[in-house]
Amino acid sequence: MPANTSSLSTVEPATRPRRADARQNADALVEAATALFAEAGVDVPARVIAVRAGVGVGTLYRHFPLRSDLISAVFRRELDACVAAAAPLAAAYPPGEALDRWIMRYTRFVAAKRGLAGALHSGDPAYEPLAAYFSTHLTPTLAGLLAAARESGDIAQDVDAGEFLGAVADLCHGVRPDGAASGRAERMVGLLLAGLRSAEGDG
Amino acid sequence: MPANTSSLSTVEPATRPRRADARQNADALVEAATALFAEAGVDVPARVIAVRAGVGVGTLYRHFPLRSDLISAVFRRELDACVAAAAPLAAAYPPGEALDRWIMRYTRFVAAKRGLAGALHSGDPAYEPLAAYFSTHLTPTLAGLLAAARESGDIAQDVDAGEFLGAVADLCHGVRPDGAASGRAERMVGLLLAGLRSAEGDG
Amino acid sequence: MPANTSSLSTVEPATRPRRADARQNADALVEAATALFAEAGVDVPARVIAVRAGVGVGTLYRHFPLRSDLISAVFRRELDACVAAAAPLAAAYPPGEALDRWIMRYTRFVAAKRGLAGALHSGDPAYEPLAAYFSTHLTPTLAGLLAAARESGDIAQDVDAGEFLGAVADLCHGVRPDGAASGRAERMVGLLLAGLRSAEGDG
Amino acid sequence: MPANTSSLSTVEPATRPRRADARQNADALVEAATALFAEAGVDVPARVIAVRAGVGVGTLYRHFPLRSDLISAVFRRELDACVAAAAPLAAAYPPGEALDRWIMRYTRFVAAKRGLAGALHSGDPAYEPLAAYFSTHLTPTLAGLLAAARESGDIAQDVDAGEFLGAVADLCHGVRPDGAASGRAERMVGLLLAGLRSAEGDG
DNA sequence: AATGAATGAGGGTTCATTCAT
DNA sequence: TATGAATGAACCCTCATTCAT
Repeated sequence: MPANTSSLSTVEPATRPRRADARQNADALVEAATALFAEAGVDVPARVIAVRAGVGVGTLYRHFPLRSDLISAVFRRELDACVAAAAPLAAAYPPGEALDRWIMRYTRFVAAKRGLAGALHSGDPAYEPLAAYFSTHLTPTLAGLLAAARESGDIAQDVDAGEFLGAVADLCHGVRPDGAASGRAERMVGLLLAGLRSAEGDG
Repeated sequence: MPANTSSLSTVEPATRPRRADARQNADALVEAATALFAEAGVDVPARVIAVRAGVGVGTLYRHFPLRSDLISAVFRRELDACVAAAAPLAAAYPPGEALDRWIMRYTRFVAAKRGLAGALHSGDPAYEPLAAYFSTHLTPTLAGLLAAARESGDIAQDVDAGEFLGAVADLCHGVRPDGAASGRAERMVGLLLAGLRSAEGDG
Repeated sequence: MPANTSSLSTVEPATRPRRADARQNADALVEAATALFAEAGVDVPARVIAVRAGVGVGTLYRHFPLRSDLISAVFRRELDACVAAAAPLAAAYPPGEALDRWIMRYTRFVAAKRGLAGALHSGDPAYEPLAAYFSTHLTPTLAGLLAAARESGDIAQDVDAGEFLGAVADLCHGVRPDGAASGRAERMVGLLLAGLRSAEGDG
Repeated sequence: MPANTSSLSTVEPATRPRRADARQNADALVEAATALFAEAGVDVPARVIAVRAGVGVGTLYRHFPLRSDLISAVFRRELDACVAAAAPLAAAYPPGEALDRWIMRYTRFVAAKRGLAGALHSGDPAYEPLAAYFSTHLTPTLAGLLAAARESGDIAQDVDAGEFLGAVADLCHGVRPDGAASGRAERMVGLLLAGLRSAEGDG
């Protein structure tokens, strides 16, 4: 902790000397990883990410000792935004529509993050923290929306929130960074939602 | 053990036996690959497959110069069986039920083939022939079933057969060789089918 | 926490305090290194030592630019204590017993310093200063004890003091921090001493 | 197993087509490793060994999947020769002298194999097989010689064969490939042997 | 003087693919 | 034709060491 007991009438900038650089590097890494995950999947080599971020491999490992740390950093923020979007939707729309809208928002997010679905199902223990994050954050969010929609009678089917999230993620699996196949994903998710509303169960 | 120890005074056979051996090796490789894809995914090392088949790696490459060739060989047979199952079902059941039953059969097949979905969407050009096989064989089959079901009014939604097949494959993505998550896949496919039957489109 | 918040109107002190801090850090580093060398050997990473000492790596390198500097600092103190123990022993016991007791004290010291022997013989030029320290301090000490014991007739063999010290150090090579194999080392050193007393030379 | 059912009136040479190459590589690797272990210690990088042997790293790993496999290959032969030397010595000399001669032979062997002692005490599990080999082969050999010498009264002290072997190995620790310090090792081992013959235990 | 972030060489290991036999 | 040995690129990860703050 390099002291900083000085004048401090300064607004903010003067603080954290080296720290700022470090943060910038971490950000650059997340950014590079985000782009590369989208371009080439989550399995892109660490060195490639480092180079793209303009730092050495060592720096990558300093900031993200575990590969899952980087994955998390890449997805967490948007995942949080996704969670946060639920309440406003629930307040503004009837349960059924709130559900639809939220799922579509989630769909677009996952579709934009190529490799997310793959990481979730890879079985590689490195990605477990990410899966756990889903369980603890996204699943309860969807569960709430589903419960409300059931109560209101907007949906007839009962479905497990975790399963449903996973299914949507899977349906986004083939979406390319250029957005190709994105329409397909949304159409199929729409079918899933329609199935939820329908009175009859599966055949 | 491709033995070939005789001086074989026969006229033609001298060639045939060898061919037979080659065929046997190819079969052994397909069988080994089938088992290993299910056990460990499509990414299992070539050497492992060769060892399991009881042949050298060189032999594997001779028969399947491209990895996708082996993949195709592995799936083709069952894919064909799947296609062949459509006609009997269409003859025995009303269009809607035939569709449901066929999709469920396809679901179980894909779920059993760990890695199939991954291969289809990997983006690796090596797997394109496999995707092409889907387009030329499975898609028309499903298209037929879908058309019949629409005509009979069993399903209300219109859907692209290729997209639907891909969606089902994706939903099987997380299924493990031990069958774990298999229930999930079937439930989600059921939802998809229910969506097909429902009168309203997506929200 | 190297504070230095004064405008230092004082004449000299302004320098001293800093020195004191520096000294404290150096001491902390030596202490940390001592503990870690014993726990994990001399090859423990620099960063680990720095962390244990509660300072940054940079500080470690400032005080001990060469790894051997730290090694030396770690062992020097105890080496000095070892040297200092010779005189009292020589005064209190007959030459032969003084020799035995001193060697055993040295043995226990080396055995407790895992990695010392390794460092001495590593061949890495970085450790030469340490070897030099042995030559200039310990060797003469033992030489004195040996000479006295020969004169008194307590030992029959002639032996080079430096060689003998090295041999004892080597015999402690396998001793673990938990003391395992320590008995072995002492038994073998005992044999060496017995060999010294025996009338006949080697076979 | 490439058949080899042919004429075979040949002496030996024609056999093992590729196998010969493979064997040559394995030999080259052992030779390179032997040299490099002596020059730079057992910790030389695998890649360096491979280059020196004129093969790719992959080849090294093919022949010696575990580092300990290579170590073993390097030392085993001479270790065996050492063991084999015991019987003739025991037959040709009185127990005490046989012991001395065998130990000196062993000393010269270990001294010539720089890094052997280090490997034995490294604690690295990779070297355990080597240590085990010592226990099962060399230790019993020495135990026999020691027992005979005790019975004949040639030695007075009792000593654990394993400990003694370890001690001798340790004493060879500092010997350089150029033979420097070799005299020292032999002198110290001589002292150890003298200690064995002496009537009194350690002080 | 202290800090700790950054660097990047370096070592281990795997595996797709080629090719001599 | 089958074999499996050889190759070497590619990855992962660790650490000694430097240097801006």
